[in-house]
Amino acid sequence: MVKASYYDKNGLKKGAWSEDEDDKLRAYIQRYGHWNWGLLPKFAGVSRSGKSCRLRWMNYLRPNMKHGNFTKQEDDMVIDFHNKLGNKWSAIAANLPGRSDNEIKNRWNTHLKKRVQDDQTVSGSEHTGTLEPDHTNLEVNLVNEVDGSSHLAQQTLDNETVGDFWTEPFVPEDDFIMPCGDNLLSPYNFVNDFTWQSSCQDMMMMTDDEFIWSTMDTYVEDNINMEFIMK
DNA sequence: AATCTATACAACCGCGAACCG
DNA sequence: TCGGTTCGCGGTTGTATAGAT
Repeated sequence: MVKASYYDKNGLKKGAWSEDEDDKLRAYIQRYGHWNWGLLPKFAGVSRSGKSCRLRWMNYLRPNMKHGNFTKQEDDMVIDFHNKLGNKWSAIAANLPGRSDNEIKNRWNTHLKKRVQDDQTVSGSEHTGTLEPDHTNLEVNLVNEVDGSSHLAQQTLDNETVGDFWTEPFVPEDDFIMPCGDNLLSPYNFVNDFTWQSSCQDMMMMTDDEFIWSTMDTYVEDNINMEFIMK
């Protein structure tokens, strides 16, 4: 069902992800966060583009992601939000915990679009924009398809959907310990690993401290113990 | 059993927005 | 302000699988 894997002319792997690649990417991001998608593949030890890594993480590997069939309630929510937002898949996904924008888009294109069209054929639709979502942080352009009038409505997310793990900066645990001798490349390991030099010469021009502070800036929070990256 | 067709969905691609020096 | 880089979004594609013939 997925594209067979292959290597492009730049030596980057494309197509289906292997279990091993998933493990590497998951382990790296869970430990260090995704501080730079462009560089992350080398750190994590996968021969993928940053874009590919980001997509894999966002759509599949993130914890708490649901996979498999949508519930009736989820389908209804997708339809409701699509009525209001159109093809704003990321906005719709923000209101369906555990579902990615890609998954919702696929769901709409393969199931729900036809279902809605069939329903409209049977009952006829008068207008859209009358259903109220539970919560949304978006400006919703409500369009009455009968008379063409429209107005903007704005609602805000509640505390349950704001500030979840994925929108917060990565913050390591207080007792976080830089691993030694495992197969993960930390940013600090990277600074001292000249095998990467050819592809990251600009970065290697920096001192260790400059590099660390520029790449680890998402770690810089009041309660972070930075000792683990300082010798 | 073999072949064809439709469906589902993971992954890719291109583009615009945001960010940064 | 500008140009380069990175990120995120939405449309599209490729292919495994299921069902039909």
